[in-house]
Amino acid sequence: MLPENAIRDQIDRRNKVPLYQQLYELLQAKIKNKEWEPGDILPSEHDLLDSYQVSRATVRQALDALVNDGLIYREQGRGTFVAYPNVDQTLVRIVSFTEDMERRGFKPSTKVLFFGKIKATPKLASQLAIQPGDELMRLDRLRLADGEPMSIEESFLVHSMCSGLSDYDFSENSLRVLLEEVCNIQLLQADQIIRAISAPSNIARPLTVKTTDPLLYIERVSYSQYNLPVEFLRLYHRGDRYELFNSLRG
Amino acid sequence: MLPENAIRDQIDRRNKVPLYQQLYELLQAKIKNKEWEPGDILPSEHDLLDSYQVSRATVRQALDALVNDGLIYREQGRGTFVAYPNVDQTLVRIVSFTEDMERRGFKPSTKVLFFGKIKATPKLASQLAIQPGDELMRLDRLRLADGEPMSIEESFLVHSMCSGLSDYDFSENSLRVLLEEVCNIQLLQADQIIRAISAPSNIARPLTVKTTDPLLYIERVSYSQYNLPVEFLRLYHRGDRYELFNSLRG
DNA sequence: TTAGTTTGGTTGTACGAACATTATAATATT
DNA sequence: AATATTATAATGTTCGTACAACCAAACTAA
Repeated sequence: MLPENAIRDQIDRRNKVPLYQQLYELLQAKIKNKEWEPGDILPSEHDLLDSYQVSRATVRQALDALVNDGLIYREQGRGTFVAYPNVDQTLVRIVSFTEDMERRGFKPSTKVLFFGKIKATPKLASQLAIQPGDELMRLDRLRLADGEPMSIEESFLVHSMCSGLSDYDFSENSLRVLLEEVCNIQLLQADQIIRAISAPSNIARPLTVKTTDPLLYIERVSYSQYNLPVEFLRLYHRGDRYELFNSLRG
Repeated sequence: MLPENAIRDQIDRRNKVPLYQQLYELLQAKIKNKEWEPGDILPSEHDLLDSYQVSRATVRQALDALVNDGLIYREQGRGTFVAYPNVDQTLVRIVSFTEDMERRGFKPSTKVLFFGKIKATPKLASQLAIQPGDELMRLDRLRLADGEPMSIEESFLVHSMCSGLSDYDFSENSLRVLLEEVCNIQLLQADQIIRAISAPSNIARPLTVKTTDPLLYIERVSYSQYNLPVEFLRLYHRGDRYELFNSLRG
C-alpha cells in the first residue's frame, strides 16, 4: 500500500461521499487489512463518534452496513465484534477465486487456457447490452486448488471498456484488480444463475472429470459503477469438490 | 383470514415488539396480501409517520428492512414503490415450494412418498443437535410443476417439537403452516449447502431422470424462533428444469 | 412555442437527545 | 465464601429537527 494510496483514517467533510459511507469504508478497510481480526472487539459506538467526530446515527448507519455484509456482529450490552469469516460470501458479494479458495483453506493457482478477441454472439450481445458482432475480450482460465483442477472460468469482457488489458499476465494478476487500475472500472453489482449440468467434453477434459459428471454451473453478468454490463462469466465448478453455502431468513 | 387472526392496521405501543418491527410486518402483509401491487407507490414517509403515529426514523427503519428484503425500492425525489417480484427469493428467504413455483409460472402439486417415524442417524443427530437414536419424523415428497416431476424433498423433523403433526395430509397442507399453527413453531432462520450431484437411483426414478443426470442438491437446517434446529431438509432439484438466481454486490 | 425557473413534494443525510435492554464488573449483604 | 445488589457501559429503540439532493409539474419569460 503506497502512501499516496493510503487512506487517511479520518472523515473528509468536504467530500461529497456521505459520512456514513466514508466511515463504512474506513472500518471495512481495517478489517480487510487485518488491523482488526475476527473476534476482536471494535471501539464502542461512543468511541467511534468521538474519534471520527460524527453523530451516533452516522456511526450506526456505517455499522449497520457492515453487519449487513456479515463483517461484524453486535451483542447488546457487550459490544461490536469482527465476524469470523466462516460464512461463505460467494452468494452475497463478488468474491475472487483467490479469496474464495483461501477462505476454504486451499492454495489457489491459475492456468490461462485462452486469451484473445472474439465477436459477440447474439446471446452474449443481449446479456452485455451490445450489438452482435461487437468485439469482446475472451479469457478462459483453469482454476486449481492445491494444484488440483477445481473450476473453469470463461470471461467475456466488453472490449470498448477495457482495451488496455492485452499486455497483462492473467495467471498472475487478478482480472478485477486490472479492471480497476487499468480501466478504472469497478464491478459493483452482478446477477447470476446457478444450475447443475453434466460436464461438456471440452470442459470435462481440463477439469479431469468424466463427461457425465455433475458440475455446478454459474452464468454471471457483472455491472460497473455506471451500471453498465462489463463482463459475462461462465463458471464451471467440479460438483465433487465445490459447494456453495448461504443463510436464509424466514 | 378470520377476524380474530386479522392484524389490526395499527401499532401497539404496549407491545414489547419494536415499533419499526411492527410497522415492517404490517407493510409486508399489505404487499403479500396484494393490497399493494408491484409498481404501486407507497404512501410517502411523511404519510406513514402520520398514519401510524411514529417518527420518521422508525418509518425509515421499517422501510429499510423491506428494501433489504427486495420487497420495495426507493427513488429519491419520486417515492417508494412495491418491487416487481422478478428477483428469485430462494437464496434470500425461506420460500415454500408452492410460492417458488408460482413465481416461476408453474402450477405446483405434491405427492407424499413416505411419512413416518425414524431414529436419528449420527449425521442427522449432529445437524439437529439431538442424540443419535432420538425420534424424528420423516416426510418425503415428490414436488411437481405443471404435473411434471421437479424436485424431491426429504424432511426430517425433531419429533419432540412437533408430535401433533401425524394426523395431517401433507399433500394438501403446507408443512410450514402446520408447524406454525399446530406446534407454534416459526422457521425464522436456515443454513444451507448447495451442490451439483448425479441423481442417486432411488431419487432418479420418481424424478423420471437417468441416474447419471445432474441434480441441484441442497441440504438445509432450519431454526425456530428460539434458535433451535427443527428441520433437516434434503432437496433434489432436476438440473434440467430448476435453476437458482441471485444478485451480488461488489 | 420553447427554454429556463420556480415550487412543492419526495427520499437522503446528519445531528442531538433520551430512555430501554442487556451484560459485566464492582460492591454490599448474608 | 457465596449470593444478592448496584453501578456502569455497551448496544437497541425512538423521538424531533434540519437541511440536501432530486424529481416532476407548474409557471414565466424570451
